[in-house]
Amino acid sequence: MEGKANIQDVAKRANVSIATVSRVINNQGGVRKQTEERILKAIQELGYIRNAAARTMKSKDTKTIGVIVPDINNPFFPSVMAGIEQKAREKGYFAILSSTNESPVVEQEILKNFIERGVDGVIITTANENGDHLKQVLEQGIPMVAVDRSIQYYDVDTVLVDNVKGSYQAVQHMILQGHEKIAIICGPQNTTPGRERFIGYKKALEDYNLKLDERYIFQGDFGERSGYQGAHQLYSLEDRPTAIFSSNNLMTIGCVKAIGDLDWKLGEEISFFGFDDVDIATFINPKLSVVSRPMHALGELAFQLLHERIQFKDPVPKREYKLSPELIIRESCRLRYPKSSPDGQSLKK
Amino acid sequence: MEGKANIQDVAKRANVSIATVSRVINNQGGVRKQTEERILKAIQELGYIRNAAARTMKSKDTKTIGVIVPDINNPFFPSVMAGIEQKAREKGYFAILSSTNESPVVEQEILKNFIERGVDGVIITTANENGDHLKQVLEQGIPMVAVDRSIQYYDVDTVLVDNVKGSYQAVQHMILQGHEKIAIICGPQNTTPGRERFIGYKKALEDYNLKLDERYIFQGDFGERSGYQGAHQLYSLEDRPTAIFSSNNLMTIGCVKAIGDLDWKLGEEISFFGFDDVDIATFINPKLSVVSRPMHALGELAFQLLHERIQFKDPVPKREYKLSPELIIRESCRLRYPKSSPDGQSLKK
DNA sequence: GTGAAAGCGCTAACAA
DNA sequence: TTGTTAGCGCTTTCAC
Repeated sequence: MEGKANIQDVAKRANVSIATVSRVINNQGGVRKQTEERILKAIQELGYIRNAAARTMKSKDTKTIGVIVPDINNPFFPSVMAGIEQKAREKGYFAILSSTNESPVVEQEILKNFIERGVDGVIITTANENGDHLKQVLEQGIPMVAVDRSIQYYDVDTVLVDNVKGSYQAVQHMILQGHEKIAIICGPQNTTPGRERFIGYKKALEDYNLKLDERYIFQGDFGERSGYQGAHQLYSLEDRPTAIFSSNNLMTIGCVKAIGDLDWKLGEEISFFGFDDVDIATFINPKLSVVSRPMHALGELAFQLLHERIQFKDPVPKREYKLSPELIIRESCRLRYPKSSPDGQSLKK
Repeated sequence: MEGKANIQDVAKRANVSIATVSRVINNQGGVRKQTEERILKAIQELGYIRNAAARTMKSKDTKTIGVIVPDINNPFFPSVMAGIEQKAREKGYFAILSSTNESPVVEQEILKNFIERGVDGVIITTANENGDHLKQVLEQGIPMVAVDRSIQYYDVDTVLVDNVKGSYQAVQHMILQGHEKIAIICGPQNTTPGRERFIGYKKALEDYNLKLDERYIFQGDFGERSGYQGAHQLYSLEDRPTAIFSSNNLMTIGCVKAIGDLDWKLGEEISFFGFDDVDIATFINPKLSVVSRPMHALGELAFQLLHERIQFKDPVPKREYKLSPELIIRESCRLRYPKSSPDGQSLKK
């Protein structure tokens, strides 16, 4: 009853050998009904729970996958995690989550711990895209899939959101509303999302013959604070932008906060578009227009790819998926009058 | 290089016995510098990572704790988790997280999995407070601490927020502002927070000689949807309340959404106080007054208690901590004129 | 149907 | 300082 019973104890109590107990535990059949019941009863009475460590030592798999995210406080990740977990549970897998706080060092530790524990696979949004520290995982032959941020030096299945498209469309929308002075609050340029969202921005400007203006580019770090600072800096410009595109949820929050504090009239003096939907989006007036990512689907797909790798160890070539984000047009981005080129000259595509 | 090397391989390559390798791996000293270096090199070259399963089979501890939360999408939990992780890392522990989706069945599965993996302890916010399913953990002698929701039938260290005090003070604040028709959107009464926040509400009314009015009590389920419905129901009353107290963050969001949709003038026609701070609190106009919980501290304390249990297996009696919440007065709760009892009669304490 | 026995990779006691 | 060896609890042949 107390302490831990092992397979031996169960065997003894049921008057069988441990082999038979093992068969029952693993539903392998080939055990007389009567015997099975006796064993089940013994297990019940002893409160026996099998020791995963011992089990793992023989049959390789653990039916457990490790998930690593950079910042558990960013609501994006719990949503992705929910998608992963759901699919995992369906397939009889178990997901354990750990957060790195954007620290490559911590990430490496977690990774090592996961390997030690013998996870069957790992899903990761890395804090260090060059991927050196991931070598250990691949070398152990453990399948891995990258989510939201790709990995440079290794071929790993990847599930991304089409960041370029998302930001392109957002910026395009602002341009079509007549905006020409469109600022961007960038994410870190050493991350895929940061880079790509900036690319979409540039591409849109280019396609519509708007020139890139250094003053309108603010380098943020995906944190709320930097969004706040960004808006302030933009406001301090002599020639202020008429629209701002923010590259992620947290910066959007900071940015909107600043706009409020500055008494900069949102939707009138300053239009706004954010990447990622946020709770506050529909609470402020005007409501925020945003690019929304299919987070749950992202997680589901990630697990599915991982699961395939786990099942069929054959080295299929690397796969990369790009899920399309969705534009949610609300109210924060308004028509700009007067257009500076009413003849549409600068707007030809 | 490829596949997994084991301690044997390392020993062979370094021309020593596995015992010596083990000594090096575990920093036990007593190995000649030269030998150690040879071994380290071999480990390096082979990309050896020790097998936790095998290790666990001998020396009991895994330096891993399991954390179980009911809803990873509720921002409260990631914050608590951050506190746990920080302290855990300091002490050389590793935290793995799993979410139950408020399902006792899933919770039981996770628990079992954690036990199988030999976690050194578990921190849990249970989906089923009667605690039957926790028996297995306690029987295995695995330390456990409950966070935010206590456990009925077993003596487990518990870290709570003083919910009664928090809601009492919030409601008291509204009363002192002159409100008498104060509604509450309750959480589930089979959870500690749900029950206690309701108790604080009742206590405040009682202390100030305000009678409990059934019409002003709405039973929610801590979900956004129910907050929304609650506000609607309250609004539909002939004799509407002049103030609402919402029992948690998600219901606050739903509630505020409804108030907006109903064009019920927040801070004027209807005052508001919520339990738990939310992102949107400072974005809406007027800003939301809330009861704020020390989430990070909650997590830190939980780990600390658990750690003590892990280290000193002696059965110290159950400990229960109640951390005080903090009232954040912003703008959503306004003075009510005219008070119905200007002589202060009904306001004597 | 059931049991005996050989490891899985590691730690730790005991020898040398 | 280093090596030998006995398990830890389990799965899995191979006999019976």
